[in-house]
Amino acid sequence: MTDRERRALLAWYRKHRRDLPWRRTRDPYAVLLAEVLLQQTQVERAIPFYRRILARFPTLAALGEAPLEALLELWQGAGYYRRAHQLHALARATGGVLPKTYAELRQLPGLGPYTAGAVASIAFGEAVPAVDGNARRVLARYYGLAAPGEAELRRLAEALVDAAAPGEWNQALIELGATRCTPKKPACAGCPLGEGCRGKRDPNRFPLPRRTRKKRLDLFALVLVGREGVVLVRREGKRFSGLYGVPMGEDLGVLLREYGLSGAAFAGEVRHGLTHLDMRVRVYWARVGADGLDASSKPLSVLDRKILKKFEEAFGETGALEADLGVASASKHADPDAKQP
DNA sequence: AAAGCGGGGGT
DNA sequence: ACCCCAGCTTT
Repeated sequence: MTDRERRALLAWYRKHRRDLPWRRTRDPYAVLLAEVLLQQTQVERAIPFYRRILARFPTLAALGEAPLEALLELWQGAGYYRRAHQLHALARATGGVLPKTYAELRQLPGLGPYTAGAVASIAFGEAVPAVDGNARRVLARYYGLAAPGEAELRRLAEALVDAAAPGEWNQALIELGATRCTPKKPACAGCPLGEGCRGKRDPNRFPLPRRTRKKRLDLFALVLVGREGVVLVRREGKRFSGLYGVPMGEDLGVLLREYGLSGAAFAGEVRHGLTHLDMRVRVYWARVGADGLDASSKPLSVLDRKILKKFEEAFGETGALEADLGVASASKHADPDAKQP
């Protein structure tokens, strides 16, 4: 890439950059929060989470002093909940003060090559690259690389970083990928990198799509209706870790025995697609003697919200009592007429 | 190098 | 249905 092209891209960025909330601050904590939220999450989706979390926890120290569950409460629906665990651990490990170099940032939980580079360059002005999916695509196209490796991209990006404005440069590369050099139908006309781009004639070849295979997972969920709400368990392990949800498993018999039940009523089926998984959950419900919990007071995954909504629909159709089961806020209450098409 | 991890949007 | 998203961690 020529100096002239680099200057053109930087100038283009300064003129056309989107006005995003985290671009109005130089607070390293705010930059970090934004970058973590943006991991595999689209800008438009990250914005409301960014605002709410920053409003509730204005400083990293404040975040570290709060219980993890308070952060998870705000992280509900954002996905990749490990990010919340790691950010919370980071807040505690650093004592609320972020280190200022890429090498140190890279050691913190949840900060990989991209995020550490983004924070180091944007918040601290260190001349290190930050190659995300956008920058990867821009570089792959410009240099005509069908399947670039991480190391190769990093070498290229290191050589390009603008020493005087590393944060703006990294964001310029990203912004171009996000708004013009898009995966499909890139707007090559008027691209600041027009001349030397080798992918211009056939952008779809650079880079080649990454293959993903999806597995199907069949599960059973048990909505146990107690006196004051439904039985919720805290999910441990890898999936939805730290969030609450209804008992769920691959074997309905095992699930029923766990709660001493001989049977349960079928409420319906819920589908939940993840990147690597197609979940199909058959929802059953039963009354139990336990108290249960108010589902609106706990962080739940979107899957569990869907399950509770499905239960409500089935429960409503039985014409049973309208006692407050504590799941009311688990889904939007449709207006009564909505049921009759 | 590959798999696993959420959820939603675009085509 | 498939691909992608301002990726990271573990195997």
